[in-house]
Amino acid sequence: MPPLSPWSAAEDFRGAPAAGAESAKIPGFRPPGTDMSRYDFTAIEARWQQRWQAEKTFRAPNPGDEGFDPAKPKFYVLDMFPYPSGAGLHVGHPKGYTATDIVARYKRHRGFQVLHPMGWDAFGLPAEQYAVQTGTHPAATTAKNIEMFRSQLQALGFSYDWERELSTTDAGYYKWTQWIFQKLYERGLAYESEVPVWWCQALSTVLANEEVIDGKSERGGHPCVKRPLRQWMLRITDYAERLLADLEGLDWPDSVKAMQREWIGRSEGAEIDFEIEGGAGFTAFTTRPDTLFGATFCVLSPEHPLVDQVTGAGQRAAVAAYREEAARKTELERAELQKDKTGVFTGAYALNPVYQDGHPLRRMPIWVADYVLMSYGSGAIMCVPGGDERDHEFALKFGLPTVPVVRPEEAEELPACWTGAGWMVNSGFLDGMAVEQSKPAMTAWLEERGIGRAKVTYRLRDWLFSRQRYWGEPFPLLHGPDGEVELVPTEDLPVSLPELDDFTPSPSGDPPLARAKDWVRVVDADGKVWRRETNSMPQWAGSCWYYLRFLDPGNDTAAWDPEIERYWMPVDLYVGGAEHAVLHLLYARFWHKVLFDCGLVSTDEPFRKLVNQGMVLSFAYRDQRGALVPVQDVEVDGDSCRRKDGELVERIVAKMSKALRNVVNPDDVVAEYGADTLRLYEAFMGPVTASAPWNPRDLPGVHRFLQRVWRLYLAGVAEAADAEVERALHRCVAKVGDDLEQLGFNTALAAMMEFVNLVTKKEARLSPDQAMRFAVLLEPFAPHLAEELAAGLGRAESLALAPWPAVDAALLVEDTIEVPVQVNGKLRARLQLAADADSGEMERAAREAAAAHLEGVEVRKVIVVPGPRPMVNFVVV
RNA sequence: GCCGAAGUGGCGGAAUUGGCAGACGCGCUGGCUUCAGGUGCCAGUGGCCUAUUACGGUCGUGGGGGUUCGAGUCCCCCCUUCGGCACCA
Repeated sequence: MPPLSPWSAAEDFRGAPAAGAESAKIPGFRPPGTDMSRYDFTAIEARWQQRWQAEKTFRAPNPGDEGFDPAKPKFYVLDMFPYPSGAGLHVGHPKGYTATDIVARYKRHRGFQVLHPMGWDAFGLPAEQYAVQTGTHPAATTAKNIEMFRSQLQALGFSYDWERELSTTDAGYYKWTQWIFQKLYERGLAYESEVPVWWCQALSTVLANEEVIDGKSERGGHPCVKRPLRQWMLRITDYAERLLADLEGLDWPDSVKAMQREWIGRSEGAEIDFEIEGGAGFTAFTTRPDTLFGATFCVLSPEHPLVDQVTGAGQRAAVAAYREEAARKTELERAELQKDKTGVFTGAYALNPVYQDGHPLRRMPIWVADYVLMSYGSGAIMCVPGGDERDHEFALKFGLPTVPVVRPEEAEELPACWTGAGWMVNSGFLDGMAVEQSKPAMTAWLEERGIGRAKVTYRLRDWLFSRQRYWGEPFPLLHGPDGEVELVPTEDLPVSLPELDDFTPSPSGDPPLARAKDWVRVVDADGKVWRRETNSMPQWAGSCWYYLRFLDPGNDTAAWDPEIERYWMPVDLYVGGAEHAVLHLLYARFWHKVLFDCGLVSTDEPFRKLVNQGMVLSFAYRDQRGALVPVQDVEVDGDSCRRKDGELVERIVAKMSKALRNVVNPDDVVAEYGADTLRLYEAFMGPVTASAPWNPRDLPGVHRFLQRVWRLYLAGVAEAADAEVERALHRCVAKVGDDLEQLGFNTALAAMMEFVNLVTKKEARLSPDQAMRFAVLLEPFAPHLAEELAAGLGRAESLALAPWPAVDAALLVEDTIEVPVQVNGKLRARLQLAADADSGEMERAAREAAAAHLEGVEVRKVIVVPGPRPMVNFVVV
């Protein structure tokens, strides 16, 4: 019998080898002119990508579609869809995409119907700014960028169902974004409001609080100022409690949950109505109603509407000056100056309801100070210097009295300011109570008198939902001649973006859409003239519900079909960057809950499990003067890095950015090593959740692994399965499966490497059946190569839906176990014992093995641990 | 300051419920193959001490304490890095 060709046993699988087998050695798929002794990843990858596309291998059928199997469980695995920037992909993007793709492919092997879509979050500033500069229509820029992103992603062999591709900028998509806005509007969750908002001159738009960091725009870092403007707001605060409570049941990283909790910022307390001497009054929120006996003054925020009214004649000038100064300060300056408390007395007094007229603490001076924010609570507070650090600081600076009201446990003396637990003192009917009891006691006391009540306050603000941009979803709203506002009728959706050639704000200062005069003016059947809303929605709008549109992207009579929604939702695994921990994820949860309340979705949360992929960092180089050196000008020799001219440069690890000139383009990696190698490296770098630097030096390592696999198959198949190899394969299958369930891609790969190393070292060959099973294991990671190997083995159809190999538990159990023997916890010997050795045998054998260390000492105790991780420890004196 | 995550070889990183620290990969060292090699293969590779035909000892998971027969893993204190929040009453 001639030596077995690698795929000569193909008949065992699929009958005759595929056609075109002019070489007995490599039947089936050999492209002309290619030397198949070499792992020709370029040819292999192109071929399979074509075939997947042609055969729609990854099409996910919906309920009712051909090929849909109601018996199969579903798995919805989603990437945070990207903004298609002009810069194209860098190797950071595929880190998350590789993770989800591995999971998607693995779940298919496990018999799941997998929904794994990709689309584009394509509205947004850069395309519009580019349009302003060059006159290129944002739609053209966007189309071009999407083209590039798609082809780059396709080159990586991701198993997306491309038939479900969507872009938030398509009218067929944003029609439904507008439709959802209608739902919000109808439920009273959208309203217009004159609010102080962040205005960014450079971007000529308002920004949401969350989009402004330290007084600068999140995108671009341009300075922003607060300005009162009429804007559309969404009443997300109505959902604060549920957004907070429902975090509980989500399988999300603790850090993200914590950030959302903090952002929502629930605090329990009471609001108290204070009378002002001589008339008016105000309400203050406090978390410490129990300390009311210690309230010695009050503070109003400089923006508080009552300030003018209460300020006495003598204080008018000082208060006016202070308010003006506060208004001029940006939030940033206020924060910077926070160490130093400032304020000014109004001349007015509030009355403390727990004291009678005539009591020295009855009259509380009212101050104005910028440490009280108008945007939180009621913009007015009662101040208890004995129970609050900030009030204490303020009282000290301005000589206001302090009354301690809480005695810390086991304290000899009353501290001037104590914020912790303890017993009430100087507090009338509360004296002797613990802080925790006295809170409800005081609240009840206030409620009885009708001057206060329990109250929960949130830090969360309503969502500023309008932008003064062209490249966003138009609001489906009309303004009537008398100021009335109407929704555009649903049947008239979408309200499409008008064509413009100038994307700057209109001369009147209105948003760019106001330039489209014909578009803005709408005459109804009765001849009434309406004006369209010229604000547009923020970029978050489209990303709030794209995961729902993926379910049924072609539907033009509904946003999605309810039956399809019930089948696929919720998203089982959602992978994306931690930068969306609050904004996108909170907004999307909010919309989803509204849709749930409308009866339009079947789950009250959209994303069951969330994973933040770590960042891919990159090396950057600085020369002696600290100037950045382009990466391609640096030669790395061992540990020293030199510029081409020989100067030593310093290596730093940083985010990839144009500025640092350290962006790695996946196209280059694919050209040099292939997509499978790129995928493998992304998966092998470490846990998905961890950030790690892109180290080009490590690429050949994973590439070598694929080469070894290729050569292993090329070497031919064995007639019969080797027993040891079979055991190792079962261990490998079990390990890879377990690891993938936990997203342990790097360790799964390590297990496969170990398997291949073992087979190579034994100079063994795989049986056809083993070879096929290993190809399935490899497929989620290196799908092109795995398909090629399977085809070579004679498989006619794609490997994508091949069942995951079964594990025989009996083969996972070793015949012998190695037992470490310790004396006083120190390793002294190792034993080989039969796997079924009992404790007695283990101890006996261990005594013998460690005899030298047990001589002349007294054995106090013997610890014998049987089982899969056995050990024996002698405790001696 | 508060909240969250993390700190393990030269590097990326492994290590079910506490049970052989350093899997796997890179790099490095030595050897082989090759006309050549940014190739392939084999062997070695935590530090120190000792041995030198195999062995052995000792230290070692940011630092210091503790619990335990046994700690990278659990508890307390501290340090560092990253991310978030920051006068939120």
